[in-house]
Amino acid sequence: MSDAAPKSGHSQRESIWRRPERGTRGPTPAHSRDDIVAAAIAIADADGLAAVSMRAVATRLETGAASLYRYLSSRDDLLDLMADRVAAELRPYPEPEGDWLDAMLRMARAQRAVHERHPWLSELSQRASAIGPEALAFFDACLRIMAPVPATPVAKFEAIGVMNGISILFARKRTAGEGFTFAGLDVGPYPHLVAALTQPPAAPPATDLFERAQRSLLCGLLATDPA
Amino acid sequence: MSDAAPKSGHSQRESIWRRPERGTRGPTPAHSRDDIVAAAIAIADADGLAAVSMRAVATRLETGAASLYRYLSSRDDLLDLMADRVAAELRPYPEPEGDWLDAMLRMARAQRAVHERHPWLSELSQRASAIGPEALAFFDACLRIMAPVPATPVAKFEAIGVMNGISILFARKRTAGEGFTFAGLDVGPYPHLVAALTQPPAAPPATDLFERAQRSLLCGLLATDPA
DNA sequence: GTAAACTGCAAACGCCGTTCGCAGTTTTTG
DNA sequence: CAAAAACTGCGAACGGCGTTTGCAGTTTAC
Repeated sequence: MSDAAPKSGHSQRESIWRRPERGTRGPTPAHSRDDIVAAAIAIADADGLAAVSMRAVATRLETGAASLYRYLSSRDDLLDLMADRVAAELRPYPEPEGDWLDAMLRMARAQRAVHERHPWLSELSQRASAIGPEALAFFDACLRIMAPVPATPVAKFEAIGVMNGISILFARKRTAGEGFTFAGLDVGPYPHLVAALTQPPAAPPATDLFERAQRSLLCGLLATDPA
Repeated sequence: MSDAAPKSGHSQRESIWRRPERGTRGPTPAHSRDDIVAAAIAIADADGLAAVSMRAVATRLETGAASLYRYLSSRDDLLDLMADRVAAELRPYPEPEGDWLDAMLRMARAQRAVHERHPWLSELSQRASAIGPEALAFFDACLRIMAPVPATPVAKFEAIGVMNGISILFARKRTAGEGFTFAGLDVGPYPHLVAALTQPPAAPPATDLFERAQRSLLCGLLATDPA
């Protein structure tokens, strides 16, 4: 019962980023949060997010699963840390020189690249979880770029959210290969579908489809229209 | 060992929609796929997708978990069936009368409504899984609407995918309440962030933000530009 | 020197998806 | 009609999961 309750009795669980990595007493730990998060990311990159079990991470670090709970308080914490760590790959942020739209497009490209490098990241994006320091820096960088845009902060946050969504959308299209199979289903009653499917696949579409989508959305969402 | 192996030794698992619901012999089953899927959807609507365990679904149907495997071959099958079943709520499809863009916007609105009714649906959208008959009908309806648009089938499929993504994005914003908390993080070094956060929340943005986003994206993606 | 705070970790708990085996039911076959 | 085949319902069990507990050993604080 030595290390049971924290002093301040906040009912809501203390955010992982607030808690110190370790105290001042006791033997020096064999691992660190960073080690653990790096191991978890390596597993996720290789075998997907489902393969990131506490036991698997512990095994990769040659320790026991229970030991991880000396560094993290839950698997959700680990996922939060993973998301925040790969968010650091967005750095260095584009400088807001010249057109803000160009800078935001560079940011969007970087986002898509991160999502293509770590396909599991999009699965994390849809859990409502605590926001980390890297996400904080990312938001600030976006707001800095959009500083010259005459729109409300709310609109800018929404624009960031939509940009993120579009980046995920396009990243998934590339990683997942978009391979739906209409396997074994009767497409007979759907004439438009069979017409589209029998058409030759044609050349890949314009390369800047991603840029065009981002551009039109960002401009559209941030346009100041008379209410 | 009576009901072990199917006759045709396909290595890839037979799609759930191909398999007949039941054979001709034996007692009449106490349930049906539809019962099970309805129960699962009710649980997901109430308590989220994570609460949809085989045991929970079985309990709701007052039976044992193992009994469900007489109707489904896995939980993934159940999830596929759930997704396809709520996709039926998109009906009746908008008629392609008048402007194709208006019809697609009606479709997008219907999608967003479905995602708001069933917030768990977006979690299913990102698993690469077998496509069902309702999804088939949905694709056909979209292609029918976009028939007058001079674009390649590939571009149209991508437009459908992006429309779907945007619908999810906006639906999530409404259901999740967008409540990130920057709780307990030091926002000191991020001046643009604090400036944006200290600003009064202001009025909710233009109501047709969703429509504008969809419109600009659909038009942008389907624009025939000289390659 | 002793107490407090810490680390590592095996064992266990309660969930989960899934499989097995068996008793009972209905249909087909001969 | 009887026997075989195909089916249903489902308790029990298997292995894996996240997490908790308890304890032996280690380091620091006083």
